This record gives sequence, C-alpha cells and structure tokens, in this order.
Amino acid sequence: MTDWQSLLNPEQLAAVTASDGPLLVLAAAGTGKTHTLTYRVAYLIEKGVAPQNILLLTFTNRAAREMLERATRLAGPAIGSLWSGTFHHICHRILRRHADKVGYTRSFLILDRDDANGLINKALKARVSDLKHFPKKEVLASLIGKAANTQGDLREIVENTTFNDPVDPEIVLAIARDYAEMKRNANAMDFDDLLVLTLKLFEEHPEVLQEYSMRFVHVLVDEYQDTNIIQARLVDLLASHHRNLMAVGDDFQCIYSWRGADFRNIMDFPKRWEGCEIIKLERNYRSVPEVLDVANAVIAGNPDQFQKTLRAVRDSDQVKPLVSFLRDASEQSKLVIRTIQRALQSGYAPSDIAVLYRSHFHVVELELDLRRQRLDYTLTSGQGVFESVHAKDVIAYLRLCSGGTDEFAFQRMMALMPNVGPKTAEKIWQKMGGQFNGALETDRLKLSSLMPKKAQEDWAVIDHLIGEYHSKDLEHNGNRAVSSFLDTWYEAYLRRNFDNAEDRCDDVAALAAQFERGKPVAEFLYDVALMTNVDAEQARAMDDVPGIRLSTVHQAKGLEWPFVIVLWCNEEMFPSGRALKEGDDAEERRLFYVAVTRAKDNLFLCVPSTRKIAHNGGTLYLKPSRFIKEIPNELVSKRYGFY
DNA sequence: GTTGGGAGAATTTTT
DNA sequence: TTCTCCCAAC
Repeated sequence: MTDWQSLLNPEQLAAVTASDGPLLVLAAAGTGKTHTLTYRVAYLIEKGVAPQNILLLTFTNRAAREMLERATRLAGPAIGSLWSGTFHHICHRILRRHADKVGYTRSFLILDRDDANGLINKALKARVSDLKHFPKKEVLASLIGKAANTQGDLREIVENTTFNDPVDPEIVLAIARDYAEMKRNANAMDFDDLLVLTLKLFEEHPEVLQEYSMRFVHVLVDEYQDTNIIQARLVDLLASHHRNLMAVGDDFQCIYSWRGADFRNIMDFPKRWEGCEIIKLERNYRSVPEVLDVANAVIAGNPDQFQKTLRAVRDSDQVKPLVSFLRDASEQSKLVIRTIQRALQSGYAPSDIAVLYRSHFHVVELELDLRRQRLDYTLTSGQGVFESVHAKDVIAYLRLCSGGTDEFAFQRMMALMPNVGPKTAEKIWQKMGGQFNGALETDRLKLSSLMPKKAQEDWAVIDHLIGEYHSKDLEHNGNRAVSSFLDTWYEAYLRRNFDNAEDRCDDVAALAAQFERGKPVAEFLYDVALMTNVDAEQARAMDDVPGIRLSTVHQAKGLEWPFVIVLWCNEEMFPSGRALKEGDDAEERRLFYVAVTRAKDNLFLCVPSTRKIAHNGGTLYLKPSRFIKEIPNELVSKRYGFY
C-alpha cells in the first residue's frame, strides 16, 4: 500500500483520496495539479478500479503523455489500457468506431487547417466575384469555427462582427453550407467536427453513449477552465452514468476563449453537478514569494473569479522580479542575451531558461541574435515542421501508399507533377471516378494512363513506390517508404524548386525518424493529423540537448523554468491590440498571469519603448503595458536603459 | 492551363 | 522579411 499521506499535502490528499461523486479541484498555478491528478489515477487503480474504466482528458498531447508516464511509474504498466488523451484524440478514437452513425465511413479523413481553408476558399470563389471586398478564407474559417465551438448561430455571429466592408450574412451561411457539404462528400472532418460529431453521436444514439458512460467509471479532466461548451457537454454525458467526475482547473488560467473556451463552465460546475465537493489548492511549490506577490497583484485586476491566493511554500530569495525599460528591440535583445549569459555563468543550464512572448513575431529579432551568439535554443512557436509544405507532401504520399480514397492527398501529389495544376488534377480525379486507391493495381494503371505526357516520367517513379509499399508492406516500413521517396524523387524535386532544399530534406528525414519507435503507419498518420509543433519539437528534442526555450505564453502553460524572461510588455503587444478589439482585457490579463507564474526563481519583464514597423521602416512609440503599471512599485525592481 | 515573375500585404494565441 | 495573389507569357 502506498503511503499517500507522506507524498501529498492535506488538500492534495483530500483530492486524491476523495470518495465517489463529482469533485471540482481548483488548483492555482504551481500547486501540484498534475501531481494530484496522476496520484488520483494511481490511487484509483490501487483501490481496484480497472484502468480501462478510467478516462483522462487533457488539452495537449504533452499533458496526456506526461501524466500517463508518471502514473505508469506509480501504478505499473497495466495502466496502458487506460483511456487518456486530448479531447480531439478521444473523440477521434470513438468516431473511428461509430462514424457510420453520423454520416461518414469509418475511414474518414481529418482535415488540417490548410485543407479546411482550401475548401472554404473554393466555396468562397464560387459564391463571390468581388473577392477584394469580402472577408478572406481565414476570416470565414474563424467565423465558422466560432459557430461550431460555441454552438452558436452563424448568422448572429456574422451580424455581431465588424468588417471593413458590409457583409451579407446569407452569403457566409451559403459558404458554410457548401463547406459542410464538401467535407461530407470527401468523407472528411475538420478539428471541430471531431468534437461536434461525437456530441451528435451521443445525443442521437443513446445506446452508444451508454456503452461509454457505463465503461468509464471514473472521468478525470485536466485544464477544465479551457473547455468549450461542446467539451463540457461531452464530459457531462460521459460521466452521467457513474457520476464520478473529477474536474481540475484554474479559472485564472483560462486563455483559450477565442477558441470557444468558456470559463463559465468551471464557474458553473457546482451548479451543474449538484452536491459536488470543492477543493482548493493554493500552496505554491514552484515559485519564490517575490514572484507570487507579482502574480497575485496581476490577477487582482480581474473581476468574477473564484477567490484564490497563491501562498508560497518556498523561502524568499530576496530578489525581486526586474522590470527593464529599454529603447527598442535591439536593446531588448542585448539585455536578454546578457541576462542569459550571466545565468549560464552562474551555473544554470540552457534548459533552465525560457523566453516568453504574446505572439510569435515578437521573437523574430531575438532569434537572429541568439543564433549570432551561438546560443542553443528551441523554438516552438510559429510554423511547425508538420505544418510545412514539404512535410505535408510526404504525408500525402504516405496517405496514398496506405490505400483508401483520399482526395486531399491525391490532389497534393498531383500538384507536384510538372504540368499538372489544379484544373488538370481535378479533371484526372473526375476521370478516375472520384477515387484512387493506391493499394489497387487497376487504379494505379488507370491513373498512369491519364497522366499528361510531361508528367509521365515523374509519376512512374511515384507509382512504383506506391506499388511497392502498398498497405500490407507499409505497415511497419514507414521510414523506408519515406526515405525511398526522398531518395528516388522528392529530394531532386526540392532541389529543383527551392534554394533551402537542404533544410527541407532534414525536416523530412526527421519525419522518417518518427517511425523508428515501431509505430504502424496508419496510427502515425492519425497522430500526425492531431499533432502540433510543440509535439514535433518535443519528439525531436528527446535526443538533442534542449537549449533555451523560446515559446508563446499559450504553449508555456503547465511548464516551469527557474529563469523566465517576458518580451514586449507593452500596450498593443501584451495585451495584444487585436485581442483587445475582440473584447475586454480579462483574458489578456490571465495570459500575463500565466507568463508570470511560469517562473521559479527569477522573472524578467522587458518593456521597450519603440518598435520598427516592418514594411516602411518607421518607428512606433509604445506605452508600457497596463499589466506592468498594475504591479505595485514595491514588488519589483525597475531599471531604465541598458547598462 | 501552367508557370514564373513581380508587386503587395502582412504579422494572435492552437487542437 | 516572407508568404500570397495577380497577371502575362509559354
């Protein structure tokens, strides 16, 4: 028997050993949320609950992996049969079994953002002639996504949004309908559909819901404050039979409302789950009191929260967080680099240091300077490896190899052929009768005969590869399939078309290396579809020595570093001007709170006073962030200029 | 219909 | 500085 008492503080112990029934754990930053959740899993298993009767829902793959690893260490390998993963993963898993009940086949495809935007663009072009005075595909995608994630009325959303030019909601509705129809015809779901259709499945097929709600005796949800209405509803349904629901979250850290997250879900949890127990975790093990004082001061600016105060467990180190007022980006860069070098000299490892910022473009200049100084860093924001064109090409090739009808992979491969553009590709697709299965020789022969003369030679190579690696051979030869593709054709293609072909090849090789762990290709392809650049970087960093971490605040949630530097604490930057246009500053303040609470020992806040405007070279004056002004003077040291 | 050049715009956060 | 769109030439 495990001695839980010696491993946990009284509040954590209460949460871990809570009896059956609904339970809300309000866990402030750094109070051992993950710790508590993993011990809860281990406790349940020790108590005799079978792992396959436990469902653990998270928001990121990283959190899922981390908790599973830790719980395995506590409870042993049997834990493998526990269901854990992101909402999207679990929904995906469920839909693979029941997709036929919501109008799809079980071999449905998953659209990434580019695929989805491409379809929307198609609908847009068909409906609107004057594209200059109509919202772009990205804007339309976000409107449609907002409607899906909030289960709201698209017309209302359009009517309540301000555009440069007046927009007829009818046209947007028509485009949304076209988009939905195209998805269905292609047997494809976007990310939102995974959630929406699972909910639909449960609501329309009580027998399916019953199977899962009976199976999951215990449902545990991490980061509950970031659930949107669909996710909250899914959780309610899944836990409806046994009523053993443990929701863990921190309303202070709700930072995804632009994606439909609604922190009222956590505020209303006690109402929806009557008689639920509430436990607050407020003892912070992470940070020195100087950092926590700032964090508490920052969040005090927000109304409408569960009252929680971070209480330090650690002793003071007598060093207050530092606010540095600087002239411009280059001075900021210099200061950051000097700070990093001093930290390294005093014995910190590069991986102890993180540089955080509101938006990816804030870090571009610093990245160049770090490279010049030959400091190792890991950048996780911006476009990830899996989002790059070349990675998608390779994935499309793998999808074709693995058989089944996949119009998106088909179109992408066609576009790589010389003299084949969108029109020809579409024509060939039609002549193929709207299908191509790489596993069927008849399909491959037919396709080869339809290729234009100029593309024949290139296609013959690909056709040969697909033939060689079709379904059954492919299963455990993913990396070989990819390296053959690279060696016999794609590398040459890259060299012909790009001057950074080397880098692209490296990315592809890294992708091939993902197979080394013996994962079947089909599974790999599903994972890739739901993977983010954070996951990609992490997979890569496993072998490398991780350097200084450069990350957006969003990606930094749940992580901690001894040294944290926050860039661009200015109005318009942090809080972001765009976000302010959408609503009040409460969410930006929560985001700033998340940034501050990542720091264990040292916190540096940078406040440059100007920035360059990228295109015309002009200079823009920036006020210090309101969040800096809200911190009482005595809680921080202030430094002006670069010494 | 495709391709490549050139001009122009643009920079939130992510499953 | 990097992607994206538009137009003109093959």
